[in-house]
Amino acid sequence: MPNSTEKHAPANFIRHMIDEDVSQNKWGGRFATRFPPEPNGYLHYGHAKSICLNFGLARDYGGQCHMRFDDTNPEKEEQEYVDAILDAVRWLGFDWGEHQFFASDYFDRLYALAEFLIQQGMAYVDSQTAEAMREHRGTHLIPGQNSPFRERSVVDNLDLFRRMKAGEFPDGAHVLRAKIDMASPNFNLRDPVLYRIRHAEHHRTGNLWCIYPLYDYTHCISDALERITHSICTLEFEDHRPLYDWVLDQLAPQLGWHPQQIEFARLNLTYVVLSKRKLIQLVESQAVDSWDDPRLPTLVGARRRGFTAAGFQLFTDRIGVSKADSWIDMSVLEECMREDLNLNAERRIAVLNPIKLIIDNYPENLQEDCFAPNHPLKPELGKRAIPLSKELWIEREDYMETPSKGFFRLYPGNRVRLRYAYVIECTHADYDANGQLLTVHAEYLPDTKSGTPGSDSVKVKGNIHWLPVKSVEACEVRLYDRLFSVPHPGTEQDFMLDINPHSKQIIQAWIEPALTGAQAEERFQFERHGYFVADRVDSHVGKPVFNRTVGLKDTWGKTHA
RNA sequence: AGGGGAGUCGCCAAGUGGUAAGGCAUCGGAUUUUGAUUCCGACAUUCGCAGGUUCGAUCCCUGCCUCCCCUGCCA
Repeated sequence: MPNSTEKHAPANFIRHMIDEDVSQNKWGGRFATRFPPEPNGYLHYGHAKSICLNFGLARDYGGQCHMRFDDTNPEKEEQEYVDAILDAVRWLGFDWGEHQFFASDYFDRLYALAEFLIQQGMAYVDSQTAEAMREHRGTHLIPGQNSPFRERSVVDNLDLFRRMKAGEFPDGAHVLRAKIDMASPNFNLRDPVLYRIRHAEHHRTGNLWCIYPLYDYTHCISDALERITHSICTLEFEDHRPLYDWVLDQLAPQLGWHPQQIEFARLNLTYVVLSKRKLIQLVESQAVDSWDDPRLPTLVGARRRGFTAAGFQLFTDRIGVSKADSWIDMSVLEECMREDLNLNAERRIAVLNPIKLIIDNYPENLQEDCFAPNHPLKPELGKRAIPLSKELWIEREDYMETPSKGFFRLYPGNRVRLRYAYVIECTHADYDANGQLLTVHAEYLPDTKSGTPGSDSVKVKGNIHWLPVKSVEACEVRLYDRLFSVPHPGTEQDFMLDINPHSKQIIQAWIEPALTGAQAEERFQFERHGYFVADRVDSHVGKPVFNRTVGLKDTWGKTHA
C-alpha cells in the first residue's frame, strides 16, 4: 500500500488535465479510470506502464480504477487469460475491490442502445460483403461511397437487426453500421461497423449471443456505464476519439455521462519486442521456453525473472507520461530493479564459476566461523556464520596468472581479503598437463581476521567471496541476459535473427547452506554477482533453483570484458 | 496525397511571453571488507529549421523539415 513518504509521480499532461477538471468540479467530485485489457493474451511490460498510470492516478486522486475486460471478440478470448491478467495486476500491487467488470456484462444494454440508434436513424444494417465494404470505404484521396443499403427504413433495419440477433443469418451476412459520413477524412467516421454476426461461443456468455459489438461502440459505452471520468488509452486511438464522442453524444439521453478520452504514448523498450504478434512467435517457435520465460517481457516472465512490483512502479514514475514517441533503454528498467532489490534483498554467497583455493599455511583441521551480515544496510537483520577452512571455492574470474592492467584481485604476489575473513597472499597456482588452471595457492595473514582488533592494518584493494569446500551445496542457477543482442530487434534483419544466443545459461553453482531453505520467489543478492530469485516453478525448499534477475552494476567488467 | 499526433541535453521529461526543473546515463572526487551501495561536484547561452510579432519568444504568428498513427465485420 502506498504511504505518504512515497515520492509523488512527476507532473505530466494527464495530471494537468485532471487538476483542471478538479478545479472546475467537472465531474462532481468523482474520479474513475479503468484498465481495460482484452483477455486474449498475456500482459507485458507495456501494460505495466498503463496499469501503474491508471491505478496510480486513482490512488493519488482519491478515486477508483476499474478492472475491465474488453471481451467482445469471442473467437480470441479465454478465461485462462482473464485469470492470468487478474493475477498480474494483483502482483503489481493493485486492488480494484468490487470494481471488476466485463464488457460482455453489458451486451444487453449495448444491444438496446443499438436499437435506439436505429430508431433515431443513426445506424443501419448493411448487407454488403466485407470486400464490397472495403471497396466503398475509399482511400486517403477518394471519399467513400454510401452503401446501397444505407437508406433502409427504420422498420427494415430494426427487423433485420433483430433477426441478426435471433440467429437467422450466417456470419458476415449483415452488419450494423453507424450512419455518420462516408466522405470523412477520418476513416473511423466512414460509417463504422458497430455489430457483426459471429456464431461463436463466448467465454462468458456461451452461445447466448451470435452478434457481437465492436470495440469503438463498446468501449465508450462501457466507460459511460461505469461512470469513468478519464478514459486513458494509447496514441493509436487518438483518431478514434471523434467516434468515441459521436457514440456518446447520440446516446447522451440514455447514458447521461461522457468520459474524457486521453491518449498517451505507449512504452517502447530497447532489447525486447512488445508486440503481441512477435511475442507469440517467440513462444510458438520455442525461442523461449514458455509465456512465463524469465527472458520474455511478459509480466509473468518478469515475475519469474525476479523483477519486483516496486521496481515497475519506480520505472513508471521515472519514465514519465507524454505523447512523444520515445524509446526507453532497457538499462533504465534494470536499474530500477537494482534500486529496489539493493534495499530489500538479503545478501548471500554463491560461487558460480568455481576454482579451488588452498591456504597452505592454514591448519588442516581448523575451522573458524566468519560472520557475514545479512544486509549491510540493515544490521537488524543479523549475521550468519560461514566456516572458514583450508580449502575453499572462489571464482575463476578472481584469479589471473598475469594480471591485466588495473586488475587487483588474485595473482601471484598479490594480497586480497577473503570477505569477512583473512587477508591472503597468493603464492602460485597449479595447472594440469593441458595448461588448465587446477588450484590456486595462498597463505593467510593470521592477524587480519575481520572483526578482530587491528584486522585492517593490512590494506588491500581486492575483496573476494569464497565458500568452504567442506560445507557447500550444489545448486542449479540460470543466468539470464537480455533476449535480444541489439537495441532495436528487426531493423537490420528478421527480429528472430537478433535473438541473443547467450540469453540463458544454466550452470551448477556452489551455494552456502543458508540458501538451501530459500522459499519460492525469495530474492537475494549473491554478493559481487547480482540479484537472484528462487524460481517459483522449479524451486523447492531444500532444493532451490535460482534465476539471475539482474547483475550488479560492474564498471570494471564493462570496460575490461 | 487526406486526416490525426509528436519534435526541449546521450535517454526520458517539466516549463512557458521575462531570460531552460528534475531523473537516468556520463565524467570527476570522497567514503566503502560487494570494482556494488552511499555521498559530493560537473553536465543545454539553448528548446527540429527559417522568417516574423515583441523591449524581450522554447513559449505567439507564418512557412518548411523529420518521425509516428489511420483504408479489420481486431482491440
